[in-house]
Parts: sequence; C-alpha cells; structure tokens
Amino acid sequence: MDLRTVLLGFLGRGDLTGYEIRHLMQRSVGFFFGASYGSIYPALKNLEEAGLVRSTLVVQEDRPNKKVYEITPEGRERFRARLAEEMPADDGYRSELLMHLFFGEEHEGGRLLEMVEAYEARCEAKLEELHGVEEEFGEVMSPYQRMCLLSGLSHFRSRLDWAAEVEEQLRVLAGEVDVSHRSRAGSRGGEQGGGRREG
Amino acid sequence: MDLRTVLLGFLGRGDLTGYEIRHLMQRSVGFFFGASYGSIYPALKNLEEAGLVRSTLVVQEDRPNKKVYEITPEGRERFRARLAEEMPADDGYRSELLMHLFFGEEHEGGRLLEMVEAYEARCEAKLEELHGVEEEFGEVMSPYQRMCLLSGLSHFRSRLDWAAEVEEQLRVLAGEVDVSHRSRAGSRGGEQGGGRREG
DNA sequence: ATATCCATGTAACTTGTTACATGATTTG
DNA sequence: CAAATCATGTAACAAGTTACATGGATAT
Repeated sequence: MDLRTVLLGFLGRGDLTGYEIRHLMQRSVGFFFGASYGSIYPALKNLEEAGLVRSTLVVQEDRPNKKVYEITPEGRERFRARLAEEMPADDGYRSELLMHLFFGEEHEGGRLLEMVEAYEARCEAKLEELHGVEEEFGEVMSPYQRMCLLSGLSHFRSRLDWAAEVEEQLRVLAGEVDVSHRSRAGSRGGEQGGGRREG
Repeated sequence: MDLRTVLLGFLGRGDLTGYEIRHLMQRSVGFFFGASYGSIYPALKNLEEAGLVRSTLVVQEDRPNKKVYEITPEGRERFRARLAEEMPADDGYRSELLMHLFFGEEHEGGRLLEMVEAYEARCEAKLEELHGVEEEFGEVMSPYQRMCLLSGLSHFRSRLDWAAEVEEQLRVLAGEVDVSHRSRAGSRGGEQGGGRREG
C-alpha cells in the first residue's frame, strides 16, 4: 500500500494538516509504516492535483498558516477501490544488528554485547511507547487498531526475549560465565582442561 | 551496514561469484537483509574499482563464463574497520497487512480474514524454509549464525501466534463464532443481552 | 540564551527494484 | 516443448530520506 492510499485513509476519518498527519502516523502506525515530511507533503500535493483531496488555507496569527486537507467523494471511492483490489505485500524486515551478529567472529572484544544491549534498550523504549499509546488511546481505539497495537507489543516483546537469549550466549562464548554451576573455567576456547595435550 | 560491507564480509570467508553470493545471501541472511542482482553486481564493480576485491574470469564451456571475486588485504582491513566504527541502525519493519488491518472498518466482507490467512501461510513457509536451513547447515554453522537463525525462527513464530489471535478476533467481530459457550448471539454490536439494563 | 513547537515546502541525494538483453544446457 | 539453472550486466524507474530555507511563539 503506498503512502497516498494511507493518507486517504487517515483523511477519511477527519480533516488534517500534513503536520498533524505526520504526528498521528508516528504514534499510531509508526512502528510498521514510516513517513517523513519529505514524502507526506509532496504526496498531499499530488492527491490534490488528482482531485482526491481538497485543502483550505487557515490563516493563523501567532503561528504559521496551515493547510487543512479534506477528502473528496472521489477520494473516498478511490480509497475503497484500492483496499478492495490490493493484496498486502510481504512484510519487510531488515536488521543491521543481525548482520553484525552474522559476522560475529570478526568483531573485537565486547562489541557485540554492547550492540545487543543497545538493541534491548531500544526495544524496551519502543515497548514503553506502545504502552503509552495503549493507556492514552486504548478506550477510543477500534478493535482493528487494537490488533495493530497488539502486533507491536508482541513483536517487541519477542525481540526482547530473543535478545536476552543472545546476550546470555554471547557471555558464555566470551567465557565470562560459569555455565550452570561448575567452577569458573579458563576463558580461552580450545585447550583448557588438564595440561596434557596430544602430539 | 551497507551492501558493500556485507559483500566484503562474505568474500572474507571464501571466493565467490556475484551469482553465488546472491544465493548464499538469500538462504543465510535473506530474511533480514535482501539484495538483488541489480544491487550486487554494481556493488562488486564498485568494490573492485576501490581495490577492495579482485576478480578472475573463469571461462566455462557448457555454461556462461563467470567472475570469481576474491577479497584483497585492503578489503579485509576496510571490513574490520567498518565493523569497528559502525553502530547498527534500528531494525526496519514495514507491514502492509497491518496497514490494511488498521483501516479494518473500510474493508468488505471476509477480505481481512483472507489477508490474514495468506499471511499465516507465508509465515509458515518461511518457518519451514528456516528449518530447512537448520537441517542442512546446522552442524557447520557458527554460534553467531545460529543466533541469527534463532532470530528468524522466533520472529516468524511470534508473527504466527499473533496472526492466529487476530484471526480469531476477526471471526468474533464477524459474528461467526459462539464466544466461549453462550448460545449464538446477534452479531451487531451494542445491545444484545437479556433485557434489563442499568440506568 | 537556547531549544522546541508550530508549519510548509523543495532539492539533492541515496538506494534499491524491475525489466531487459543474451543464450547454452539441463530438467520436467 | 516449456521452464528453470547458470551467469553477467545496464538502464529506467520508484520511493524515500536528509538537509535546507523560513520564522514567530513559547518554554526552560
């Protein structure tokens, strides 16, 4: 689904300025659909040229003037048509952390651990953000919106679980840890274990 | 991490052609880092111009000639330097299914359900693919690669769980289901319930 | 004083995908 | 006989980000 369709969707629920749309989107769909001003403003312009939305300039005195956008009947129709004809593309997922992890051996010292810890912190922040949204809007959200929120919550919880597991494994690999309950062993990989070696 | 760095990483583990790289990537890191020929070939060219890789043309008779790429010492150094200086960007996630779900009310009939079912099928396919990788390469994978694989497995399992929950909720919303064990009630929202209401 | 909020918009740039061009060989 | 595998490469196109330009009002 392209941005223009999304904008029609939002305007279908109320008149908004580009500025407001961006904030709304950030809070509501931000974790699975990003959009910057640099894409929103041109998209609105394009929609207006196509007659799918209309704008009204609202002059303000103590702050910049704004353009309030409103969907037209043709816009509504187009939105519904798009929803009906389109099948959603596969989710896109991209992770640089995983790429780093994949090349784990090439990293020095505690670098990976550092990355994973930062990752966990960010996941936690996202989770809190979503909980904030839940508290603030939970009552007025549609069941569909609640399902979306649930998706975010479950996604980040799952990421967090995975990261915790990875963190532990990394510590073990680094030899920082007494695995279960045996006394602390030497950290270097191969040959700790008695003295005698073959050859 | 940009594609050129990734290519250096792969070539750091063995000589490969562009064609082979693409397949390798698809199977190993494909679910979190995609790359098409249209990006791989130019990137390799670019790396060669920068002296970070070298290529040898291998003439073949029954199939097209190929260019085998090899990393140079400068390439290795650059790769390590990049790993050391770079912090991984936030994961990127984008979902059109969620966008459709967000606008749930605007959809007709069983459309959403259809989408969610297709989604589940794709998640299952991905899971099987990853299990296939596990079986085929599990023994020879590094612990780091195993952590990546674990990420994919846990991710798609989590998506699948969520989708199952959503599917159920959609059925309830559509009034298809007797919630728990009360007799089938009217599907329209507000007022079914016995008679007496508070006020 | 400094930063953030409000508010719109453009231009340069990055990054990638898709489709095309080519073509023998093998597999179904 | 059709399709996939092997193999490289380019060009057109799509889509978006970042940074810049502008500038008063309010909050710290």
